[in-house]
Amino acid sequence: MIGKLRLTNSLTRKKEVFEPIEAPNVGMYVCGPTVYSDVHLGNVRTFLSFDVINRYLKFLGYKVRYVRNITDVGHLLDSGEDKISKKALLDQLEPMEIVQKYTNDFHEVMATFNALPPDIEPSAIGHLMEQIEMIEVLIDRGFAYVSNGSVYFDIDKYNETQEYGKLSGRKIEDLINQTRFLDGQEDKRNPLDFALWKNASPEHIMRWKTKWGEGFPGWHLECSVMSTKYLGSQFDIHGGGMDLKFPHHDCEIAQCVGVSDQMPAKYWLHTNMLTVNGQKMSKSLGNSFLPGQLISGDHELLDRGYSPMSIRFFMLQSHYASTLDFSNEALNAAVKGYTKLANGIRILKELEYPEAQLQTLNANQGAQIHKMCDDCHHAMNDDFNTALTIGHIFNLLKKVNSFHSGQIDLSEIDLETFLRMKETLLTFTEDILGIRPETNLNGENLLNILLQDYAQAKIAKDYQRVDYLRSRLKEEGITIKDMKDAVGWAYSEQ
RNA sequence: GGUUCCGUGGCCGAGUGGCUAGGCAGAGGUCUGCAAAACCUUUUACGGCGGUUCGAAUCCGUCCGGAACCUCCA
Repeated sequence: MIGKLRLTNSLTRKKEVFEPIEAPNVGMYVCGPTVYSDVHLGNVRTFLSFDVINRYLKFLGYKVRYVRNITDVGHLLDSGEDKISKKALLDQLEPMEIVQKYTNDFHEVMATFNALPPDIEPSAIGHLMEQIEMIEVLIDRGFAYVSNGSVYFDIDKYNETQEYGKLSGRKIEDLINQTRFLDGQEDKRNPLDFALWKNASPEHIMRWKTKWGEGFPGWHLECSVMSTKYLGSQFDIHGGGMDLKFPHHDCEIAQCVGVSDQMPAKYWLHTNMLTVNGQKMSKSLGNSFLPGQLISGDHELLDRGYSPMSIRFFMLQSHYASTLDFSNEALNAAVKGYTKLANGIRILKELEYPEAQLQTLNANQGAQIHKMCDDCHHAMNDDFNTALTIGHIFNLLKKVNSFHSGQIDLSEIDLETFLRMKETLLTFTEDILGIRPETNLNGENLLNILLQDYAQAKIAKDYQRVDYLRSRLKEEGITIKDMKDAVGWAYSEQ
């Protein structure tokens, strides 16, 4: 390992050296999507950021357990309706059909962008028993109270010994002054108290029986429950979008501390927002497009479609903690940059170290390459700086292209340097950044070019060529079929 | 109003005290049947003002401009 990994901890607001609680194990929990509609492009950015973080931690040799939840209940709208219930009523489907549909969609989208799946993907409904148990513990420990069939977290009680809002830097007095009036507020002792369990109104379709009444879990609870269950009451990294800092993550912390007296995560990482023309991309502002629309170009804000890897490359060209602004101009630049990268990697894979020594070793050349390889490690170690890493990758690629075109002879560097250059580039680009080749090569189109060639050879009575094409295609499982006025083909028997 | 963050060249975007980030675009060149690619060279920077320092895009103050969170969103 070269150097130490440092990351910006939102909890301390400082860049810290990463030291796992129990090396080589690393536990990472990331707040996943609420599956009530198509996955938002902002979610994609967040999950791609954590995909790279997951990949890099694994590359460093850590035994990572990456947990990312699926929220399938408890996430409410302003109106107090459950997001999933509402969509289910609207579409006249079972809530679980909604959940399944959008979970499938989510997985498909993430796979399109070459994100590795998490190691565990638990759902809230799948952990109702555990949620109820955690509520009981919080009641027993005096941090929660029952009120009209609901259970609320007691902020005043918590603050006697702890500090609610520590992560986001909120102060209780300020919060109280600004709290707006929400439905069900009259059941709370303090307007800041948040629901652990909510009594279901008669029309609410997602409901479960408990000793407090029929209801459903509060949104913040699931993450505390599932992170604790799979990663323990203390784990290494907790991640999510910046907009979850408050209240979601502060509530999560309160619940976990309320149960175990321990801060759940050692390091908190928050990804920044996507913007469009300088404004946050958000559903309510109507300035957002779906991942599918970005790929197809089917949106009024988009001049054209952009391939998934170009988009991934585009996102990784900024740091996860910075906002990233979308524009056609920036995306076009990314398409070109990605193409250059993909071509360089393709050339690199074909590049072989020569057997004949044509040049004497050039120590300077070798030193430069080793430095660039080191730079890649340092850049990723510096708070997963993918933008900087890509910069170094391009510098290495210049060498690769120069070797390829013969402007520098490969024998100017030694075999060890060559192998390191090759391995570093491939590992960082494909394994860590997760950028893979993307091609629209179409087998049938290529076949048709060959068949046209075949037809012309026939007309020219160039039977040597005709036989050659027929036998070569046969080897590829294609049988050429001469027809009266055309040339066709069929799959060969295998 | 409170909390937090940002302002880098034509565009995007790294960079927290001294060392050419990088990509796209522009200019010149090498190579080339044409074209493309690639490589080399090169132009344009750190919002304004003040301060700290031998030295600041980087630290401090201040002003201007923008954003996020405080309310569902990653």
